[in-house]
Amino acid sequence: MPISDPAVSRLPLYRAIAAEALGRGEAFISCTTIAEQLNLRPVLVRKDLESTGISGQPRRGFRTSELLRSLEESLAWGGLNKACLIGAGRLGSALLEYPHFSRFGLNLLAGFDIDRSKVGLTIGGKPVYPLERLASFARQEGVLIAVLTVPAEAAQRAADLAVQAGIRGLWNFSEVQPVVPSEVIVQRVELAASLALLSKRMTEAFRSQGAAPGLSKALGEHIPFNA
Amino acid sequence: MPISDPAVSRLPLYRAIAAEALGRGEAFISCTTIAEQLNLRPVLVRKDLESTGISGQPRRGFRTSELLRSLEESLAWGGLNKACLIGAGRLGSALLEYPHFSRFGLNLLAGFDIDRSKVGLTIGGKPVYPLERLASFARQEGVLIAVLTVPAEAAQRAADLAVQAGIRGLWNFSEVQPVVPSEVIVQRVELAASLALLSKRMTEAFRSQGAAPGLSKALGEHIPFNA
DNA sequence: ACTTGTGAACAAATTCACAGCC
DNA sequence: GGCTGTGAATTTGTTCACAAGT
Repeated sequence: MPISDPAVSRLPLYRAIAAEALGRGEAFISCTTIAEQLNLRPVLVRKDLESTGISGQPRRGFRTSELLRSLEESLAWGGLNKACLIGAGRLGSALLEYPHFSRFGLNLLAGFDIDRSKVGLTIGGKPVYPLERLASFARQEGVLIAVLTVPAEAAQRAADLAVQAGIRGLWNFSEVQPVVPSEVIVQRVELAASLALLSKRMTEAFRSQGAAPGLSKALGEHIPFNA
Repeated sequence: MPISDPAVSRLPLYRAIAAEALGRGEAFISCTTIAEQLNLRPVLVRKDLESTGISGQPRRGFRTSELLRSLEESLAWGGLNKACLIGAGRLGSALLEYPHFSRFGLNLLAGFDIDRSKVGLTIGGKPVYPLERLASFARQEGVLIAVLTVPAEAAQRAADLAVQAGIRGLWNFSEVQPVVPSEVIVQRVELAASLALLSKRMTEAFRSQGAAPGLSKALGEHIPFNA
């Protein structure tokens, strides 16, 4: 069953709602109620769930526990994927401390850093090792995914090391798009895109209310640009 | 000039490439070279830039400095938007420390937290205030955007406070979708969606190489699921 | 030759409309 | 009545094909 990229992006949202519903003890949940909470059309949710293969019961909806299980299975694509994190700075630490990646199929095992002051720490229950140990660790554990949370300057070098370590997928939080062999997948986390969309949606909202374009201008002031 | 959401999402990528090109002293840059670095079709880049209103010169391309300026102007939609951050934990601190939000039109002024041990700190040059001061600060400064980096349990309460403080846009890093009045825009940062796409793309890549589905299985092992 | 610029063709994603079920 | 399920229609986004400029 083919599933589109937009649909895949929405699965985690459905998962969160199913988990919440299950926590409230709701045995069944319908596409309509899921859609309501996300401001989506019910039929879109239906189509998305259909393409994951799960099926519901007419009149009742989807069995919540089954839906949750199916969604998490879909997100992991067959198994928990081992990963390590490169760059244990503030952002990297925040990710190491996040305890629920397993819900999305990610099994974050350890952090790596060149900074000796970070090496030896345990963050979120995960050890931080020196970067030189990445290759041996990754190969021994069969790690295929690396989370890249290094400064822009270090991104290419870190990516190179990851590739040498046998990594096949990079979850890239840095701003640079590292050059990698074609068989390695780089998925960039697009914070700026999200911010740009917020900006656009706010501007549209203000415009439709008759306010002048420019968010700051809506309050009658303007902050000039600095490159 | 109308511009689509996907196009808006790509503008930050173009901005980054234009900035890099300018740093290398390249006076002109073409859609073709931009597209190459992003694995996009040149005509898509052309259409996107067209919809921002910027125009180039046949045979030469776009004047790099002008392109950069135009893109940053487009991203800010008319002015730098004042923002404050709620929740100065590890993720919040990482964002406070990030010095380049102004490139995307965001003017992050201060952090707020209920944790008294964080109040009074200066992170990334920005002060951390007690949460009670959010309303007076936001109204006095004309802050319209709040960055939400609090734990899931605190998200709704933080969102409520933000709304009371006159905030009109929430950049939401938490996992919960807070309920807000319809005039307030909530833009969620979808880390899980990005991760799901990485998973999907890796699985597809393995499959096309003839490997079994499931990333871990590609190495001949399988880690069972835990809800 | 190589670019921007653009209307037309195409593909993808979403929504509509309705059938089937409990 | 309210849900799932699904083919068809519509909308949206992307790509093609080609005109025009330097």
